[in-house]
Formats: sequence, C-alpha cells, structure tokens
Amino acid sequence: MSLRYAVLTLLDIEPGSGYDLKRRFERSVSHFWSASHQQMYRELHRLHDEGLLDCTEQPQAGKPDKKIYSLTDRGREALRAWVQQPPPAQKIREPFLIQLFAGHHLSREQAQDAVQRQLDQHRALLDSYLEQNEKVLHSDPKLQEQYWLAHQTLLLGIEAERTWIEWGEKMLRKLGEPDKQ
Amino acid sequence: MSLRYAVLTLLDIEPGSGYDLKRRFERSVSHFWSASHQQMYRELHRLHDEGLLDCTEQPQAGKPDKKIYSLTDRGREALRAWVQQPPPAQKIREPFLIQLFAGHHLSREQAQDAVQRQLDQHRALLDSYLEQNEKVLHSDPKLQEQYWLAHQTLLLGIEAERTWIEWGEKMLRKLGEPDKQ
DNA sequence: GTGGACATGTAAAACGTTACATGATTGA
DNA sequence: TCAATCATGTAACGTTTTACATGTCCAC
Repeated sequence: MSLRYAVLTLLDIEPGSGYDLKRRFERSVSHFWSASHQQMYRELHRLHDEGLLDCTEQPQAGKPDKKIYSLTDRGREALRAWVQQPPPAQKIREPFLIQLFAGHHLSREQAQDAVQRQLDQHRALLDSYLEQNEKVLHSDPKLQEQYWLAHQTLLLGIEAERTWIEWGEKMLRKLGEPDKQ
Repeated sequence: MSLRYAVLTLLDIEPGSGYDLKRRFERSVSHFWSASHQQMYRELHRLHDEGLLDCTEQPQAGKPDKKIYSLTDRGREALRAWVQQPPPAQKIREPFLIQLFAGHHLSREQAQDAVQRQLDQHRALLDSYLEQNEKVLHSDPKLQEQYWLAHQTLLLGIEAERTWIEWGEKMLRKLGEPDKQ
C-alpha cells in the first residue's frame, strides 16, 4: 500500500512516465524503496483509474509514445493526507544475514568471501549515494531548501552504508585472526 | 524464497513448532527478518511435503498438540547448499522515509512529531537488541563460539539502530533551529 | 548486426496480509 | 469474567516477482 504513495511523491516533485519513474526509483529513493517496472505500470494504471493521476500522451519521433503522468488535485490531497498519518512499519529483508545466521555451515574462507562480496556492494552503494549528495549540494539553493527533508533521507542512507561498511571491515579483521573459531 | 531458509536455519539450531518459530523470529532474527504465523505454518507444511522437515506430534496436557519440526538430512543439505550461494538482494521498505521525502506537505511541527515517534520506536528496538546481546554474553561460551557468526548479525542490528537514533536526534536539533526552512 | 537504452504491456506464480475460526489454560 | 498466552489452521485478497512479449533507435 506504500508503493502508491512513493509513486505519487515522485510524480508530485516532477511528472513523468512509468519508465522515467523506474529510473528515478533507482536513482533517488533506492536507499529506502525499490520496485520493478511492472509494479510501476500497474500502479500508474490504478492511480489513473481512481482519478489521482492525469495522463497525457506525448508522441516522440522514432520512440514509442510516452505517457506522462501528473497528480490531479485529488492525487495531491490523497498524498498529503497519507503523509500526515503514522507510517506502516518498516520491513527488513536481508537474505545475507540469514546466511550468516546459519554460518556454522560455512568454512572460514567461505565466510570471508561472503562478507567481502557484500562489502564491495555496500561500498559501491555508498559511492552512488555520495555522488547523489554532491549533485544536491551543487543544485539551486531554493530547491535545496524546498526538498530539505528529502535530502535528509539521503544522509540517513549514507550513514547506514557507512555503518554497514565499518561492521564488514571489523568482521574481516576478526575472521582473519588465527585464534577465532 | 528466503523465508524457507530462515525457517530451516532456526529449526537447524533447535527444532520447534510453528508457534515456537514465530516467537523465535521476533526474538532472535527481527533485526533482519519478520513473518506472520500464517507464513510459518504454510512454509512448514510445504517443507514437510517436500521432505526437508520431519514432524512429530507431541501431546500436551491441557494444551493443543504441538507439531515439532526438525530438519531431515535433505533439509540440512538444502540449507547448506543455499547458505553457500550468493544471497538475493536485500529489500528495503521504509514508508516513513517516503513520508519525509514528500515532506513539503508537512509543517515543521508535524515533521518534528513524526521524527520523534520514529525515534522512540528505534530506541525501544535498540533496547531489545541490547537485552538480547546481554543474554548471549552470559550464555555458555561453547554456544557463543558455535554461533559466533549469528551473534555478529545482532551486533550489526545494534549499530544500525544507533546510526538511526543519531540521525533522528540530529534531525530534531536541526528542525528546532529557528532559521531552518 | 548486436547489444543496450527507450517504452509499454500481459500472465502466472510466489509471497504476504487480513479476517475468520477454534478451543483450553492461566492470571488479574 | 476478561484478556492474554498457547496452539493450529482455512480462505480471500493484495503485492511482488518472474517470465514472456513487442518494437524502435543508436552506437560500436
């Protein structure tokens, strides 16, 4: 039920197509949400049917038509109402931590490799968040002020990745100690 | 697809009923997974049908019978094989951060209240994780060694909560500055 | 001429949530 | 006597994932 409000939020900031939205999910809210293109298209259809979104088709030379969605007044009202309610609980799903939890089935080398792979991924994530952050810091100060809260969510994402990376590095050090296990 | 391995992992450490499992999810892996009792029962039935779990009914005075599940050899083998594979990507779902992302629909007071509520929840979570940690540190050193990797996942959960709490406190300070926004 | 980005969709399967259903025991 | 805990389940519904499907343009 939260996906629809994530969609409304991004379209409230700037209208766009399903395809656009998918990329914007990856680029700007990946630190707290993700969704496939199929989820986008279905949600866009539903929101349109319910009158929360307007749709204008924009013909493009060579490429398929783009369906540009934007919030209706009712859409903006629905988003505003939801934003002011207590949020549904967060959901954490970390398959990697299940694997460590069952880590008595891993050799020390396997555990090291597994942690190292995750560490690489989290470092790449941190880099991409830092890049986003740079973009924000070099953007129009008026926009920065308007979307100050949105920017704070990115800073949380950055700190979360740093925490993960520190933990991963500590793990590798501990797994490298010859007396351990 | 990961739920089944979370179930196998917990039953591998100690056999138990669906009801037991549900509580163990809440008590020992809530920092990276959660599931309802219906999910447990359905998954247990499936795993039993597929021959990965054994089931023995244990009559109890007064209470309904307990169905105690434990891993078969094939179950243990399936878990071991999965644990050694690259894990599926983690899924982050944080409705609260969507609300902040759409925070231009919030007054400063509403934002403060919202952050404060989340902060309270995360402090409670941290407390419960620290309590779990204390229990581990006072348990049999042999068990501590055996489940050393499992314990490390809890330490990550603790650090993640601390990061969140620091961020929330910083947010409240910034939202309290009269020049902000 | 091949692979990637653009652009949208259907269908089925798997997974997750909510509501409903039962029934005993224990403690306030 | 009321609510909580123990213990298991069905049914319906909603969400998410995976596979299939199509077609253009552009750069290498």
